[in-house]
Amino acid sequence: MTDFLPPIQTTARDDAVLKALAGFVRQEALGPGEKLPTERILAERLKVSRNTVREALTRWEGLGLVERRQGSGTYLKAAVSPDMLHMPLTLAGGNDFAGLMATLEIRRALEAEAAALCAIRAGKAELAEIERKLDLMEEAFQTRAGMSSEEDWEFHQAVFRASGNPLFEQIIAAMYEMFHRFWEHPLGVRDFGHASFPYHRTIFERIAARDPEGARAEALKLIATVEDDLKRGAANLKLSDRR
Amino acid sequence: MTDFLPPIQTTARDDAVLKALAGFVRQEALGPGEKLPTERILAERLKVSRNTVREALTRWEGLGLVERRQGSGTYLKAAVSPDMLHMPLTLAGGNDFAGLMATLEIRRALEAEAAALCAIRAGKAELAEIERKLDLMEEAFQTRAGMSSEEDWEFHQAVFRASGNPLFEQIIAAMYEMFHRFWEHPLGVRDFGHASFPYHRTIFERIAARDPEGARAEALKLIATVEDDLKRGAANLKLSDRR
DNA sequence: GTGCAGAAATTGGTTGGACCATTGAACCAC
DNA sequence: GTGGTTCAATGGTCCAACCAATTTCTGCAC
Repeated sequence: MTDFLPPIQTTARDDAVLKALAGFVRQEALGPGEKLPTERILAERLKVSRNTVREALTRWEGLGLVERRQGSGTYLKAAVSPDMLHMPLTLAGGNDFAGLMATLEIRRALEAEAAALCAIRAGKAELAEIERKLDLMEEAFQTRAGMSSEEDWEFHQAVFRASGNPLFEQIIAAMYEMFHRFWEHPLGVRDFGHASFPYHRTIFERIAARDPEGARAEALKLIATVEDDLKRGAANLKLSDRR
Repeated sequence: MTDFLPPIQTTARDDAVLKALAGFVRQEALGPGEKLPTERILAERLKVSRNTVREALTRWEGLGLVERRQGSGTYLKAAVSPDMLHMPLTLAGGNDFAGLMATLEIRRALEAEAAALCAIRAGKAELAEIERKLDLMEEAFQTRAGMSSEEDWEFHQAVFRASGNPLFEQIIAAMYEMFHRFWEHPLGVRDFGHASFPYHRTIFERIAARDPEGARAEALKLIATVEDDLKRGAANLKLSDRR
C-alpha cells in the first residue's frame, strides 16, 4: 500500500557543500594535487559558515579525497566527481598471526578471481604493463637475492588494476596495509617469498594466453606457497605471540 | 644516503579525541545501538572545544561507525575498537549499476571462498545458526511472496561469520551498504532475487555435508543468478541513467 | 488514574567572530 | 648563495550564542 515516498530533504548543509564543491572541481577540471579554494572563500561564496565548510571538508578528508595542509591550503588527493560512490571499510583487530592468515584468505579469494577476470578483460596496454612489472620484479629478485617485496607488490597491483574492477585493488590495498603491520621482518623467515617467485611468471603466461581458469589455478598455487611460508614462520616463534 | 626519517608527529587534536572515545567505548563495553556521551559533555571532559569534538565525530560518521540524531544524541552504529583500520573504498565515475556489478564481482570471489571455508570449519553451533536463518528466510519468502531481503542477508552473514574469518563479513558489509541503495526496488525487477532462492538451501546442504567444493559451486550458482537478474534489470531501463 | 496537548529541557546543527600555529614568499643582511 | 626576519595567507581551535529536532515533563480535562 505504501508507495515509496522518499523522505523530504529539509536540510543537509554540509552535503550540499560537498555537492557544490564536486561540481566546482569538475567545472574547473581539477585533478589530484591541485589546490582547492580557501575555507574562508568557500564559506563566503556558498553563503554558509566556515564551520560548515570545515565539516564538509573533514568528511572528504576522512575519505582520503583531500589533504589539508595548515598554512598552505587544501589539496585534492584523488579524482573526485559528483557521482562517486563511497563504501567505508573498517577492519577490526588482526594484529596477530591469526589476523595475518585472515588477510591471506581474503587474498586467496580475490587474487584468484582477479587473475581470472584479468585473463578475460585485460587490454594490450594493461598486459604490457603487467609484463613490465614482472620483468622489474625478476630483475630485483636476482640482484638483491630475494628481497623484492616492493616490486612483487607492484606486479600484483598491475594485475588487479587490469581486472577492470577498481574494488579489487582497493580492498587488497587494505589487506596489504594490515600485512605491513608485520611484514617488515615477517616472522623471522629470511627467504620469505622465495617459494612464490616462479608463479608470478606462470600467472602472467596464463593471463596472456587468455586462460582464466589457468590463471586462477596459478594464483591459488602462489597463495598456497605464501601460506606455507607463514606457517613455517609461525612454528619458528610459537611462543612470542602472547599478549 | 638519506636514512629514512619519518615525519614528526606534533599535534592531532581530533585524532586524540577519537582515540579517547574509542578507549571509552571499550571501557564501558558499548555496542552498536548504544548512546554515546553528549558532544557538550565530551568537550568538557576532554578539555577541548565542542567544535573539535564535532570534527572528530564527523569523521566517524563518515566512516559509518556512528549515527547522529538531532535532538536525541549520537549512537554507535558498529563495533569500534582502538586498533581498527579504516580504508574507505571509492568507486569513481561509475553510476549505480556499474557499482552494483563491481560489488557483485567481489561478492562472487568472497562468497565462494567463505562457503568453502565454512564447510571445513563451521562448528555444530554455527551450523545450527545457519540453518535457523535459512528457515527464517524460507518462511519469509513464502509469507511475503518473495520479499525476503533482510532475512536473505542474515543468512549470508551467518555463513560469513561461520567461516572463521571476520574479514569476510566486514568486507561484504561494506559492499552490502551499496547494495541496499537498490535492493528496495532494484532496477524495477519485481521478482528480483527469486531465482537465487533455491541455492540458499543447496549451499547449506553442501556446508552441512562438509563438502567445500560443492559449497563453493553452489555459491557461484547463486551469484550467477543475481548477476543475471541485474543484467535483466539493466536492460529494462537502459536509458534512465544519463546524468 | 488515564490520556493527551503544550511547555520545557535536551541535543545535534549552524553561525559569526576571534585568536593560534604553520607555511611560504618576500626581503634583507652577510 | 646562505641564513635569518618579517609578514600575509591558511588551516586548526576556541567561544558564545542561537536554531531545529527530539524527548521528557507538566498539568489539565475526563
